[in-house]
Amino acid sequence: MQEKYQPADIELAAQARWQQTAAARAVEDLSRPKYYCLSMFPYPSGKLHMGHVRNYTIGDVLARFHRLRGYNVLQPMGWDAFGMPAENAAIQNNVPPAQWTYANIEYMKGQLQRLGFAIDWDREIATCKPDYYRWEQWLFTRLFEKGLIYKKLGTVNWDPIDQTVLANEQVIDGRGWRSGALIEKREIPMYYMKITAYADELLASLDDLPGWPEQVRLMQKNWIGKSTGVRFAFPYELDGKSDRLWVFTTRADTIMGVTFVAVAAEHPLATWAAARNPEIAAFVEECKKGGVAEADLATMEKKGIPTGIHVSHPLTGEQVEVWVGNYVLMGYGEGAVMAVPAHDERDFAFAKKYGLPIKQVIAVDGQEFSLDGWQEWYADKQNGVCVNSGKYDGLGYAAAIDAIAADLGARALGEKKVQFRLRDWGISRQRYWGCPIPIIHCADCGDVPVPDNQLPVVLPENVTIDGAGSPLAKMPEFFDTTCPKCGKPARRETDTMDTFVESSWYFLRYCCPDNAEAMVDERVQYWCKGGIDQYIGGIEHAILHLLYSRFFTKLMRDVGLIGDLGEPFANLLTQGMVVAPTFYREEENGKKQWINPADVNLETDERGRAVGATLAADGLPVVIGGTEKMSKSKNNGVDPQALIDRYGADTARLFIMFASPPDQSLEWSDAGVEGAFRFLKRVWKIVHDHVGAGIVPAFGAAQAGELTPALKAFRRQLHQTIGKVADDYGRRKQFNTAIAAVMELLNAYGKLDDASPVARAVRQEALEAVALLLWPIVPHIAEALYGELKPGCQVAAAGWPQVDETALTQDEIELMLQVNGKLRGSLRVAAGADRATIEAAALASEAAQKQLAGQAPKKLIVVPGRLVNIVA
RNA sequence: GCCGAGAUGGCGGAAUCGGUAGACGCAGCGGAUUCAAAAUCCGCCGUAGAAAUACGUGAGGGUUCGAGUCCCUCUCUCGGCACCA
Repeated sequence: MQEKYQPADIELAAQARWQQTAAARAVEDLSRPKYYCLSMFPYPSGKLHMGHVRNYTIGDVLARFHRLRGYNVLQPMGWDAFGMPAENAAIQNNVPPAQWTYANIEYMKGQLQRLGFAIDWDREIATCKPDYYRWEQWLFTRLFEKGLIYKKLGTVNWDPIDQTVLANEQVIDGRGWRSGALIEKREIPMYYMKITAYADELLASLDDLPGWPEQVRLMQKNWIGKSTGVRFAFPYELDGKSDRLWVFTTRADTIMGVTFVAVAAEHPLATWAAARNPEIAAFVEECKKGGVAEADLATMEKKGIPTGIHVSHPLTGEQVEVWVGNYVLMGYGEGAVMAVPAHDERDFAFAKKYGLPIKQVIAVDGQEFSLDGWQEWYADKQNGVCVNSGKYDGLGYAAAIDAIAADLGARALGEKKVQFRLRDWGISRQRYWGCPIPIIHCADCGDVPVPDNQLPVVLPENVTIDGAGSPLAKMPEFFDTTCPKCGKPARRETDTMDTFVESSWYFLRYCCPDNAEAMVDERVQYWCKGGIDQYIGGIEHAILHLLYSRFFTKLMRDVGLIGDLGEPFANLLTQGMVVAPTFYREEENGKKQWINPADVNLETDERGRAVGATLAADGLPVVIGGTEKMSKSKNNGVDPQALIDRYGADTARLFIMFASPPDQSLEWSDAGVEGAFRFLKRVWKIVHDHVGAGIVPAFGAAQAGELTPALKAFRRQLHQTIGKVADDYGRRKQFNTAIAAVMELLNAYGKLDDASPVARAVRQEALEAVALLLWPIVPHIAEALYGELKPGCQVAAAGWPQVDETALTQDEIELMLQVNGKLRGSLRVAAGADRATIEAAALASEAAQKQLAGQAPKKLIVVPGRLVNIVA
């Protein structure tokens, strides 16, 4: 055995061995339980970042652990290969997006292999390849025919200088990121997926996902936002014609307090008013400025203008003025809202700003409303009752709504309605690098889906991109076609699909990536039965990606593709971000120049506190910024490649798993990496020393009589550790504590001072177990060590070590002794001692005598196996 | 603005069901080894205090024999907000 731990040699040898033996190949096998371990596939951005390393290490640990536990494990990998960055890179470097993407995939695949992940590369998928996206197009045509995909107007960010649609990310402070132009909202026709048709099921089946974090289920529930309210109308007359202005509210109990109505700038009433009043027209124009992101709309200053149009209150007939409000969204609900300033915080602020009437119609404990400032109780549903509301006075929230809805119904002006916050999913993108939408526009036949025998609609890969609109719309060879129905000349759709579409079903395709005849086949039934066993990815995907994937699974189920599989992911682990300290220098113009942590020396005081930092290159001070998510903009990223090159994959994997639990953010620390490397060197040395003295058969039951108390205690710790690590890997998914437990075990091993044959056998037993316990996290070194301890034996064949129950028994246990809840000592009692014995021992103890000072205790609390508390 | 999380020594974190706060690691300090250094090994390491002890888990209140853990109020930080992926 090599004396020194040399990670590079061990790791490359292990990886070559795994490749030769196809160690990670997954084959359907009904004789064993399956374990489908899925990590979110990466966008091929160039090279792996620490977040990827973390994500895939977690997946690999779970995959390998289940492998040892006897499961038939599938761990696939692929590439979420369509998307905007490829187009940006194309503009910047003049490389076609396809070429850039494929080069990145090749490089990043090499990095994943160098990290030693047990991935079945035979199932690799890249979503930008026609053999993948053709099935997406095929499904699109089916859904289009079923009416689950339809066309309507949608609002986008329009850059008037570059003459192009921008993503929300490309709009910074209301301006285009490249042109600097003020962004406008523009309505264009787009295809939508009818996710709202599945809103109820998406909500209800959240309850069938006990393996998901509660916070994710809650976020999805709130996102879907099911509410029961009342949809009702304000009748009005305009240009001599009668019409109705519809609104929706969850607070119909406050309807008697309506003092105005607000409509969106795109609402027909706003358009009518704008055509007759230049001031209103100017305001409507102003509302079109700025982007469409909801966070911006929700935080901007609320503004409005009166239209002069009045509508009738549906119950009182009172005239109520219609305002145009910049905070009312045309795409949500009816594009109009009733305003009750007394009982809605936003309406309250708006009414005060414009001097509109405020009428109290709800009171809690008879309290009078005041105009000084908003009080929480003004909107209290639980305790409020109607006042100043005529026949509704005295009614509570639910009763008032029932009565009001009934009266509205009697006049045919409204009814109760279930409403969702969830909106249909707009999937059209005016971009090149995406899956072409398989529709042909015919002047006579309308929108015609591309027939199966003409699929896939292949995206041309050799294009030049100039940043002004999609190149597809400038390529007649792409869009000139004939109508599949009537044969006349027609135009092919040039929009592509949202890349969330590709990532909504890739996990099903992994089961059968080689099927050229169908989107999916029966192998999905094997691997996905009961749901994918574990899904791992960033918490930032808690809503959109995970909701769309759930939706797609239900869609595909209803198209008859995947049996009765309704939920794709049985268990979900959302990992935290990888963060690192930031450093910067302020330039003369006030701009911050960010400096990479690798180029900075930290100065600490005698206690280790950071007191300052200098740039290594010039020795001059730099400012210590906050700890933030690793990013290009803050230049605080640590390149995993440098880490692997220096310490090897095992150290990188170990540090990342040890530094924090997977669902919390992970703070990068170079010193911590050094510590992880030191631990592996120590393990290597311990095994080296043991093997050097001669390997022996592991401890067996026949030797039980020879155990000293120290060896007995050590074996107890060993078998406790085996149990704990299994629990941490399998149930808790808390890998940092599993590693800590193994560290503790090896600390105890180091304190064993015994060279007897039985001690050697116990050491052998412990080290064999340690190699297996560590294998999921650091597979390369673990296999090398196991091979030294048991020549000719394979970790994968060994399986997870057995807990020896007899090693766990104890004759005597220690209880803590509290007086008035404060720790005052401890008691040693026989393991099976009864309550009376424990109480007597507690009262007899020195600590108890001292604290009680002769007084009788008021109460004695005994928690079996844990403590005695004497209440004096 | 709305929805969801989080806050524990100098640092990352542990405490799994309300029961010994600070496991494990990093940094630091002291020692051994060394011509010396690196590496390695051993010891110390929340704050105050000589000690007994007191205080201590973002802030303020509460429940309990007992609270990092449960409840209420607040502060700050982070994730998401439908075209970043």
